Amino acid sequence: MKLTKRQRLEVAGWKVGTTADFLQLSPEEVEIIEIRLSLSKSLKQLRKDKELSQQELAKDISSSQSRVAKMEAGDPSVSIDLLIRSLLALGADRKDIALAISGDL
Amino acid sequence: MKLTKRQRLEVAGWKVGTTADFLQLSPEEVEIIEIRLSLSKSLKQLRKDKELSQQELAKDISSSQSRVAKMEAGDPSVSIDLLIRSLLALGADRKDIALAISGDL
DNA sequence: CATATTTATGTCAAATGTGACATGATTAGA
DNA sequence: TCTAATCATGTCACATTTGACATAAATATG
Repeated sequence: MKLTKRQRLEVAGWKVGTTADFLQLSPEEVEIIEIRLSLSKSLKQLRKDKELSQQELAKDISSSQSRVAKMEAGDPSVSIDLLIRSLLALGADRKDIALAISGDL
Repeated sequence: MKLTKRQRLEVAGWKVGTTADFLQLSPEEVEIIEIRLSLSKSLKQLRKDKELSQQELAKDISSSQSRVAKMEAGDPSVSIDLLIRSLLALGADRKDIALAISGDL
């Protein structure tokens, strides 16, 4: 079962789609959001693979559980920088990150 | 002519290499720097391909010439977010960005 | 060579991102 | 069910990033 871009964005609480123009998102803004979401997904996946709690990951990257939750939720308040730094801390390399960014897993 | 990682970092003024440990950079920090540099290179390349001055690009992305210069120099004061947003504004897509990040052109 | 255009570098106030905390919601195990 | 662990969400002081400005250095153009 493969979700459309719209569905994926809606799932993440972005309400794009039927209300796409309502939010007035430029194509570039949409791409940024999608990149953030892709990285979020990878982060959550990698953390679970390593069987870490958000709390434990937070400690590893000297952050907090709440920020990890926001990262994984693709919250607009988290930068792509932080997502990338977290992925690297979990052992991902540039190729992994590039793969995540290139999208659609 | 292919530069080594060390040379590429030195060119960008990071003085890693012979003084690698002097700067006490963790592998993750080095990767982040390399990612920033890769994106910088892509940005400069793409801007030149489009025959735009830094001033003109700055206007397109509602920024300033000085910040564009810093972006292209891989200055530590610029976020990966900004680099990615600028690349998108120049017409790059996620694949292009992923390619740049995956490194060694 | 002038001098005009472009690019580099330093600084700073305003904007944005961050960790930490509190606390609510969800899930897991008895 | 209880209840303990994990995850989600809101808030805020503090930190980092940002556009803008000034100005120097480099590069083109005559």
